[in-house]
Amino acid sequence: MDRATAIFVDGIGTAAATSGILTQLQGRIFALLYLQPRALSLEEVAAELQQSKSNISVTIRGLVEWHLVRRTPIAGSRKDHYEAATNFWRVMQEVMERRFRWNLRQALAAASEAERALEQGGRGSDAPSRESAAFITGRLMGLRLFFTAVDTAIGAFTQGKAVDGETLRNVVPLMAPAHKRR
Amino acid sequence: MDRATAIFVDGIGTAAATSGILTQLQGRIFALLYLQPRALSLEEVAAELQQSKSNISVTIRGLVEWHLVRRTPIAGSRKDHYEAATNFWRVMQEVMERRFRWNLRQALAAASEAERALEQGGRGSDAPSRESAAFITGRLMGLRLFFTAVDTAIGAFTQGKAVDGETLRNVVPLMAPAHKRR
DNA sequence: TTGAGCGTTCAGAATATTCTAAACGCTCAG
DNA sequence: CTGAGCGTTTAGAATATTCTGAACGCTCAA
Repeated sequence: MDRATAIFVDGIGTAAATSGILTQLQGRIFALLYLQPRALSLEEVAAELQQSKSNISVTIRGLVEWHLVRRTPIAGSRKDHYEAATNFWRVMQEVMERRFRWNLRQALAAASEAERALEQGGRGSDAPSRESAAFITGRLMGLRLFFTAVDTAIGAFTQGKAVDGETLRNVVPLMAPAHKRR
Repeated sequence: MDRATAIFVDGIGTAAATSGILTQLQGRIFALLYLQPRALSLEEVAAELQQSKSNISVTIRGLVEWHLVRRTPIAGSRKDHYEAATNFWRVMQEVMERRFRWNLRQALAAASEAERALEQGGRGSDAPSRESAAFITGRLMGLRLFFTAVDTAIGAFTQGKAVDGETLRNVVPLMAPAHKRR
């Protein structure tokens, strides 16, 4: 691998490692493929990155799932070949939907479950007072309000629509209890 | 801790673990504080979550840095007390600036460094042919084009301005070599 | 029908991360 | 001063993640 590619592979690997989306190795694989004019076999990728084939096999699967890498059939070869995808917008959509929104919904689900436990579970020995319960309900409401707004915003964005920060910022005051709002 | 809180703490902890931003424990700490009407001491947090004080001490620092938790002085106590912040918009800004944009710039820097290596390092034994160099330059350009657009978009968004997906989507075709564009 | 050439699975080794408890240093009441 | 009561640092234990190489199963040319 030439020096420029090596630098790019290292740099993207480092960036990927702290991205929360890809692992360092996934970043390195993508970077390598991205600078290649042709698809590379699993074996070639493993050799270039000095990793075992099994590791590349498993790791590259994630890249295919994010639509960052495509498996392309090469005439006259039984080996799997991979090439980088270049539609970064598609990748971004995928990340927003499958990671961010999914994550938001996990949080929303947690809030809903807690709310339910609060309503029905009034009888436990550790049950919160009526006052505490009201406070907790308020907080859960607030979280739901904001997270739902973000979920909606991401949905609009991935559809290509416009989204603005101001709207989200304006949700924040609504999260406060009515008597504290001004 | 009451059952509703326990459920919320677990749920948010699980969500946080896959967020790429917070660790599971950070999620749990935040969730606990978020449902409390008063600030808790380090010791109380550690006790509720069954963790050592040192671990909470270190972990909660990250939450304070993301502006998810505030350290609040409690009159008549020498202990540090913490309470959840509720300005999620502020947190989002922080994450977008300090994580996403910073990450994008790492990638942009990698592209620039590679480009530089390509320009000056034409003499190495492993140097790419003129043809390969042109291909690589094109790819690096493409990546820079998209990532710069995303960086700009995030910048606008955190300023409260509107941002739309369509604009980013339209960057993608520009990434292709001119002769392939239609 | 066989076996060479593949990718995948899997058990365990290597490595990185998270967590604890002891040691430390600071602050402030006595 | 001095020491009790804090939070922080740190060395190493506990745990989780990443990686390897051997074993496996599939496919297809011979």
